[in-house]
Amino acid sequence: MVTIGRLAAYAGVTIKAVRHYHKRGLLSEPPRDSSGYRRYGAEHAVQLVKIRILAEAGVPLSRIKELLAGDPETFATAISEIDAKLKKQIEELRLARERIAGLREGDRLFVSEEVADYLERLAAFGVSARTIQRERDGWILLRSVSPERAAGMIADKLDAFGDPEFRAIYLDFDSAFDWSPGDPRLPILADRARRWIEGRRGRTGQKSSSLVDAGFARLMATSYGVSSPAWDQLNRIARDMPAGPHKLPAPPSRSG
Amino acid sequence: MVTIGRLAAYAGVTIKAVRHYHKRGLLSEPPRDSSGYRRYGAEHAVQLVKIRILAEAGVPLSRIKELLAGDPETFATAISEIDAKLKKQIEELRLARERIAGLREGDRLFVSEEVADYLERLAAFGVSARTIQRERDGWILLRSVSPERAAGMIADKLDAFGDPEFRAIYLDFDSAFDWSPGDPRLPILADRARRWIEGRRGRTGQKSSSLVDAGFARLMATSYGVSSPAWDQLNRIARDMPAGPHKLPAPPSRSG
DNA sequence: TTGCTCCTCACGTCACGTGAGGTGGC
DNA sequence: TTGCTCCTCACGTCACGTGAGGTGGC
Repeated sequence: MVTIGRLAAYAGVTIKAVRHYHKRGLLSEPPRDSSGYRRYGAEHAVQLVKIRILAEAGVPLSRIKELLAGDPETFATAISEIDAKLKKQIEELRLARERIAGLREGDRLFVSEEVADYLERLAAFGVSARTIQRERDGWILLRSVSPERAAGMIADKLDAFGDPEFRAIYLDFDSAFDWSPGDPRLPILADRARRWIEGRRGRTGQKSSSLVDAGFARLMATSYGVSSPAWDQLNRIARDMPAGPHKLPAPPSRSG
Repeated sequence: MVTIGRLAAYAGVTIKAVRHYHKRGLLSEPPRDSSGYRRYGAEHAVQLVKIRILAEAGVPLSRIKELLAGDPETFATAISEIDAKLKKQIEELRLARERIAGLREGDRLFVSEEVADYLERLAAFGVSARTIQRERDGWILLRSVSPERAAGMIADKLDAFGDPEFRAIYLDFDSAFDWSPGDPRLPILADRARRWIEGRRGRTGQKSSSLVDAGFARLMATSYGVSSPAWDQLNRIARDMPAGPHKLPAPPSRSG
């Protein structure tokens, strides 16, 4: 006939936990001695160890109560289910470990594999850190709006990057961010981009690709709300060109 | 500039969780649109993914807040600690799986290895299920009172069981539970037990062993509060024997 | 007498979940 | 107009933990 402290120590739980199990009706109340202290027997110790094992396996106390009251067959079935859940949990924790390891590395976590590879290629080509950051943010936003469109667009983009002319234009757009809006190179760049887009349309037979629809610099500028006077000017030149692939959508508000 | 629903879906959390992170100061409040809706940018998506990864690794939100605000060095150190904790947790879940598997088997969970083996030997010797149950309960209680004494006593008991005479006496005690208190075999059994105990004392040179101190049937009877008229009579006979190893402690109350 | 164990409320904590009651865009 | 998404309180949940204020045995 042991006290609550000894019982708790034996089972490896706290005294508060034992009292909590009484309150919840999981563990039967033992008789009291003359001072009102609870006095436990071996049957309580057995029950408490069972409760602890199930509780540590993450079984809700309400479920434990049911299980202890139910028949052995139901109990055995439940044990299998609990085991399966534990297995799953272990798997999830393993994944959690991998992901927090990824937090060290950083950026690869927030974009798809393809986008991460793409951003690395941009860096290798000498694209500015500022533009790479903007690309990354754009892809993150785009994926949050539509993962499917993002997947399609990145495939398109990677394909275009196979073309040295596209790479050259891209690098010029990158530099153009800092140009003055009156820079004579702007109309030349705009025309070069237009010709490339038309040529690509002919080659791929596509009615419209994501690159043609909007132009990536534009997507970046409008979706993330960052632009420069020179880029704005580039957009204006594009808008004023003869009809064709240059029918850009109305610019979203720059408020965000 | 995406809504709370899109952001939550992208990061794989609930809308309620996002709002909770705002309230707790983990995630900065984005600007509102004209309807008062929150409008998020890529930086929020990045933050939210970080928060989710840390939260799923079991890091308290208050700690996550600290980490996101702190310097990268502290962050890297914390990541290592978190990883160590996860590793530990996985190990604990693996143990939990083993233990709930043990719940199927049953009794071995609640007593030590030695006691479990001992109880199996009792069954093999033909000891009644009733007495085995009582032994088990006694060992559980004893271990909850004093694990060291329980370990010493089981070693002593296993040693005694190596002696065929002890086994014979034990089996007689077992049967005696149902005898009438006036049964003529009782004094004979008491005397046989006395002689065995004295002989053992001579052989082992021990001043007093746990078996001599109390006698196991007595421990069972008094600690678990179960006895029979014949066992009570056996105790009375032992008490009336000449001084020596038979000085038994005063019987605890039978109230429990 | 001091220290330790026990007792019973009652409220706190942690990370959200669950409505209630309402508004705004398609 | 209906359905969907968003908004802000306020309270609930789960498994205890944390005192507060007190008693009882060595």
